[in-house]
Amino acid sequence: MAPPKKASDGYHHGDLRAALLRAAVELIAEHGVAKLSLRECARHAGVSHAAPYRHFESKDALLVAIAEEGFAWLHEAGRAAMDGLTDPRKRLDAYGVAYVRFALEHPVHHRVMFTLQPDDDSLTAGLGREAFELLQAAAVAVTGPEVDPRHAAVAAWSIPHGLSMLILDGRVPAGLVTDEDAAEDLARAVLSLWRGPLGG
Amino acid sequence: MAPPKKASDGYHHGDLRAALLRAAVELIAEHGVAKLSLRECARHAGVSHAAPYRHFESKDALLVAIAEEGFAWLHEAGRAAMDGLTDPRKRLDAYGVAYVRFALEHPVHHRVMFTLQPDDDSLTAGLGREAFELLQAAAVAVTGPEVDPRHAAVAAWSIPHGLSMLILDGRVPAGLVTDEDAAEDLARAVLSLWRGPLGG
DNA sequence: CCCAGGATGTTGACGATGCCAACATCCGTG
DNA sequence: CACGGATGTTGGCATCGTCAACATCCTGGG
Repeated sequence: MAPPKKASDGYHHGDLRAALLRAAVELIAEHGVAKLSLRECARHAGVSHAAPYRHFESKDALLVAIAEEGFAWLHEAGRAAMDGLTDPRKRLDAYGVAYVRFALEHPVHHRVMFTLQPDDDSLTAGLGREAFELLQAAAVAVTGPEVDPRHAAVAAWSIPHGLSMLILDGRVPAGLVTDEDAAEDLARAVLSLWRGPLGG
Repeated sequence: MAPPKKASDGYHHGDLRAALLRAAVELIAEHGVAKLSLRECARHAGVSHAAPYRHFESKDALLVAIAEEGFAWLHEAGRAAMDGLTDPRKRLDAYGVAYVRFALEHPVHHRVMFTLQPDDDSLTAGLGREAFELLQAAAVAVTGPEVDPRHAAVAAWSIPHGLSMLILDGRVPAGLVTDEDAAEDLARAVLSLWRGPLGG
């Protein structure tokens, strides 16, 4: 049927699409998304400079594919983190912590997900809707029905999203985020600050 | 001395640096930072394709200059917003609201500020330190001295930063942010949600 | 079994870009 | 008033995104 990995025969690659995505992520991690070049992805995958066009309409489409992958992973991470929890507040916190951890584990994906310009509107629209709806449900479960669900979702999203962005941009004092576990701790600390001295 | 604007004489431009910055911001607003081209900036400013190099070492340097300008404006906006307020919590909220308003008023600057890749570390380091320190002081004034100031600052920053990013990326349901004033209202709503149902 | 057509890769080309070097023009200062 | 530095210009190079034409390989219908 559709074995994701066919054998390479020297002419056909076997799984170029996945190889290109891997190469792109690696190159972005090294030189930043701005300097990503399709031709270098092709080189890394060992194919000619035009081969990528058999799998992606354009360079932007490649980036959109990375974003799609990232949103799927994020959705899954959020789902898994809340799995088994019943207390609405604990569920929401778990989502937030998982969000930050995801950003740390897949910094390139996270960056690409939220770097795509509105140019790509047609491609971008509805990208990550699942993840958003999951979060919105978790938030509404906490705020109750008298709060505008969109407000609830945006509020709940802001903290983990802002924190992730700040970490990835290196704006959080070094030493506070030595690894993913430290980032989780930081996320918990931030949330509890808003439940404690900053909130109330 | 240094009149920022000399007269244009047909050969020399008069104020090319500022004109290039303006053109860059305009072009980024139109086509996204990814497709910004120095040569098109030059065309917009009415000079030849290599003229920009008399004012910016590289394309990245142009972007860094935009970021610097943005951080200066942000710092000033935060300062002005807190001006005259004495209650620590009100000051912090005012900063947050001003932050979101700034992002809406200068979306390109905001995006460039937080899009620069760690490549530019040497250029980026300490960029926006002033704005960060102002926020940290405002946050510590709320949390009190027994809270790690870095935690306080990051927590206080996360909400307006996350909210701004979500808005600029178009991830906030349309209609919730029709203009800058609506964005301010949304910012206040988000903050009060964290003080109300989401917090405590 | 085989061969025709689609899927996948390759080569070559075009225009645009970032950046550099060599040259031109103009301003202010000795 | 001449001359040196600041500012612009022209031309060139390597690279890039993309397209068209061509090559290779796999697969399914006879």
